[in-house]
Amino acid sequence: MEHPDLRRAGLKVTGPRLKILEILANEALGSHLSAEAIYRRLLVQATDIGLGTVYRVLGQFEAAGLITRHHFDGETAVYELNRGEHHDHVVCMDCNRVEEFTDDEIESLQSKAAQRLGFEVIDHALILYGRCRRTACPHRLAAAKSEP
Amino acid sequence: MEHPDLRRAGLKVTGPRLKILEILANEALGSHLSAEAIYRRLLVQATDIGLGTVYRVLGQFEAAGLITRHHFDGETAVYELNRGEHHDHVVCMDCNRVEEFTDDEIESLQSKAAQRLGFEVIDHALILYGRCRRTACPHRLAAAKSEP
DNA sequence: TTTGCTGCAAATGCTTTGCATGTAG
DNA sequence: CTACATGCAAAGCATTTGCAGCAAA
Repeated sequence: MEHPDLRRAGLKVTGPRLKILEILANEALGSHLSAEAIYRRLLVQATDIGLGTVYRVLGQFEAAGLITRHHFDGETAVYELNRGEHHDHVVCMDCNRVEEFTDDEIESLQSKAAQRLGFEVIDHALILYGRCRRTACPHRLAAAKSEP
Repeated sequence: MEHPDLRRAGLKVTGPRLKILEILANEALGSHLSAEAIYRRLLVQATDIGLGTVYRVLGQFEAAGLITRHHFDGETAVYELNRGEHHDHVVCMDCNRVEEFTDDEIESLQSKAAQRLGFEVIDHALILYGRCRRTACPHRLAAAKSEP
């Protein structure tokens, strides 16, 4: 079995790494998993992988650039498979739904702003916190209840 | 003694609260303190305030909108007194220097991007990670050494 | 075989909390 | 006087690490 991603990263191809990679790959776009969440999915699959290993492997994947770690507001870290292009996030403060987006204009304005301050931008994190229009969103349910 | 900020927040005016507020107020603009850092400054002043209290008070201040908590990349939380207008941050990955900036154009593009996804933006966090041009920055020192 | 990987459990570091006591209003 | 604050120490969580055994190359 070939596994160029792991090989390229100088990591041995092992069961735990493949499983975790698979779990991340099977996630819907825009879905973000915590180490715990990944661990739970591994438990369901009746594997024998420890939480410590999950953290270790995620750390290696991140260092290898295979995945990205996010900290939405300083909550527990969540991870997402890198599928090419960079993107930013919008998080619903009521239902925790996360949407992704990109905006080239914002990106270029960011570089300019940094340049003005004498910085060269290497990376950035842009997270918008707000409320979504989804019908199932707690915020909308509450609003609906008060106006019958 | 008047203390409208605390009063308005429904908080009793007590020694610990005043001290902590004072420490935050005396910080230079763009300076960000962790709970530990605040606690250390309190120790120096020979006060008898516990670290637990520092966390509790900071939580109340944040809830009251007096201060803002940041998590640069998921590191330990740092706090900063709210002095009116919102701003974003640039962090040097080498020397940890933090600069603040605002960019109305970016702000408005953010709202538009969110709107496209059906979100109303309540708050946002924009942090640029990069390298600064400061002479004392480790990155520049290293660069200088390799090109004599 | 050799080097690197894993499970487990213990350790860490930040942050929160319970409780008895103290104090602002 | 009463409600809220505080100090202290213990508890909580997410994450990291040490180590002895296991497995990929």
